[in-house]
Amino acid sequence: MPVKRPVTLQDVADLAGVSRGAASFALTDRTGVSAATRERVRAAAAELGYRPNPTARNLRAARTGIIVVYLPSIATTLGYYTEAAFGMVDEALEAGLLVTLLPRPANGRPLPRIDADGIIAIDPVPGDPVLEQLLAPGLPVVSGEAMPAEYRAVAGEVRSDHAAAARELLDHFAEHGARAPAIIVPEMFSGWSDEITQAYRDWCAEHGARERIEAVAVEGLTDSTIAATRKLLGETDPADAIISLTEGSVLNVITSATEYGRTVGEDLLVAAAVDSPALRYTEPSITAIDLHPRTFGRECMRVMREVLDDRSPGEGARRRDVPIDVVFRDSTRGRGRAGERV
Amino acid sequence: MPVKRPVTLQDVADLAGVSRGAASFALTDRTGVSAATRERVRAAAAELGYRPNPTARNLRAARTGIIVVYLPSIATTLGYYTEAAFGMVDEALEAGLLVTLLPRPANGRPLPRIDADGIIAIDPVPGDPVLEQLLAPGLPVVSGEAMPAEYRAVAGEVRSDHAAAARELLDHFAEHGARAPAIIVPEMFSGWSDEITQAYRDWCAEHGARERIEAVAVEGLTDSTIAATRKLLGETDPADAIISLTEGSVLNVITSATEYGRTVGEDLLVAAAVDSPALRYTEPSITAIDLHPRTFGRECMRVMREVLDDRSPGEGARRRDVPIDVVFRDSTRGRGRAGERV
DNA sequence: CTGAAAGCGCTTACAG
DNA sequence: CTGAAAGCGCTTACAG
Repeated sequence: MPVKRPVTLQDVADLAGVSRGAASFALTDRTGVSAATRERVRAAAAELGYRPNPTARNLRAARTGIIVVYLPSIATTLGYYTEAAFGMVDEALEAGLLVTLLPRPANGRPLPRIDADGIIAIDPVPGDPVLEQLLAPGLPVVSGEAMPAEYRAVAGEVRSDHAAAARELLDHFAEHGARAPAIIVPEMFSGWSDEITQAYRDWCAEHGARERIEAVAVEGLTDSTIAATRKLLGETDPADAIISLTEGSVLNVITSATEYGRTVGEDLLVAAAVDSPALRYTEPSITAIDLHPRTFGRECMRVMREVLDDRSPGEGARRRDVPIDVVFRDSTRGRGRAGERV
Repeated sequence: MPVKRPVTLQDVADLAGVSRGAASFALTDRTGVSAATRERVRAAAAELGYRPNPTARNLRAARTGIIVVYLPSIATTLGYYTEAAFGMVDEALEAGLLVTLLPRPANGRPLPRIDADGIIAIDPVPGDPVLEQLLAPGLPVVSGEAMPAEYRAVAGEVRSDHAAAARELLDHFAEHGARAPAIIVPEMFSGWSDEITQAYRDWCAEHGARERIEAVAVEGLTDSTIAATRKLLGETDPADAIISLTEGSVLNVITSATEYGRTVGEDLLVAAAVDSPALRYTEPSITAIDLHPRTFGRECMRVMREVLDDRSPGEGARRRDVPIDVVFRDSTRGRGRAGERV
């Protein structure tokens, strides 16, 4: 079997009977070549199945074609981040870009130096030394969720309106008979959980409800969540609705609710702040906020592309909003009312 | 702030007072340059902080520096695969290689053509059309777990001895008083679950135990697992030990066991075939097989590096075994015996 | 409107 | 043992 040498620009130029330069101009839609020639070159390229060599292109343009994606360290446990990463890869492939996932380096070790054209940081948190190193070289940065103020300005930012979704959930609780909503939040800071917590506080203030906030440890999440649930349900004037922010652990809320004789979906409404496939199949199915992680990832990469293509750096950062929505299921049906189903 | 032009080989050569070629030879430890010169060049490179430009190198060598990693479609839900991907990235970065995660293309759409130097396919299954397309160009392939026979031969294969781990678990069950072990396996074929199922069958045959195998759907995993558990515990001559293969759903086994008045870790032993952080923190903590996914991923990439570096393609495929081990926890302690703890 | 030439940063045959 | 030169595949000033 003959090894088929990849088709080069020279091959196309030869077949079209023009110079390499002319072929390049024709193919990149650059002015300075007649319509007839352009057509001939295009036909030749199509016939030979020509695809420009990205390595050569990058060398010429002093680019790498690589985008570093920096994920939180808990990424390996959370389906959300994997989905988001796949969204970024989807979009990157279409643009001829490559994605490099940056694993957290073993503690203290310096980052392996990576040449890249840009950095996408998802859920950046303050005081992250890795992030600091990463941002130092001055590459363009796009952040998924807000970049903490202590770091330098971003070229782009993709966000979702978590506060609005949280309010929608709380209103829904109220409509379905709940008077004492609570939230269980991860101890660890993140812009995302912070935003929801704040929205919850505001809602409580507006509705004259007592704040019921329980922080849980990410290590030992199960036990921690169970303890939090017990606390919320065991006290006098107990919670009658719970939003659990930590992915997965909402299942523990369901389990421990039974101990207190509560029936989820009737006298205890429960919702998760992050949807995941499992929540559709539990008994009862669990209401959750669908964050559309794949779309979110894709949008981050799209903004990065725009930033990279932008010849006029302009002033402000590019901002983009990814819509999210609450998926209502049985766990918030409420007592004796027809539940919305999805 | 002056934009610092990256240091090139020419800069190093100039500082060392030699030609570019000589500098290249010195830096790549190639014979044909005096020890003195080599030292001078090295010093110059160190002083300037020279790092070869991978793009130029790749262009020269007609490589891309890219490895495509193909993961199963359920990858986004399973922490295992994300960990494995990070392991591959760890190793790749050290070798100056880049990893591209290949997302499943929207149904039917052709793969975006990706130039790459090699392909790593994790848990390949028979009859996968994407895999077929991916293998068509003839790039070197390394598989994580066995490549089904219908596909072309691999250049490397990384595996673990799942059968041995399963036997260890079953022996452990027996030592701790279980007489009727069962397994819950995913419906979907995979070499991994197949290997464990076979080991289980063999063990049953050797020990004169009745086979208790329940298949569960991946869609609707929770309900499906609960139903399977009920079946195993509700029948006459019920199971007294269960291995759950599906990541995460072992928690459903625990939950439903309570319905039948069983106490996990005492009169019902339970273990997961894939460890995950949550299993350490449940009550009781759950025995599981630690697959060392990060090491597994790293090893896949290491084999790929060897394959790529190999000038003499040789005959057989490179095979590598990644050790796995059973982590004993409270869920298999058994009645009235001191449990091993981890 | 088009062609010939230079150059991105590297490696490697080829002369000296 | 070392230097000068060619070339990987592309793009883009620069002449014609």
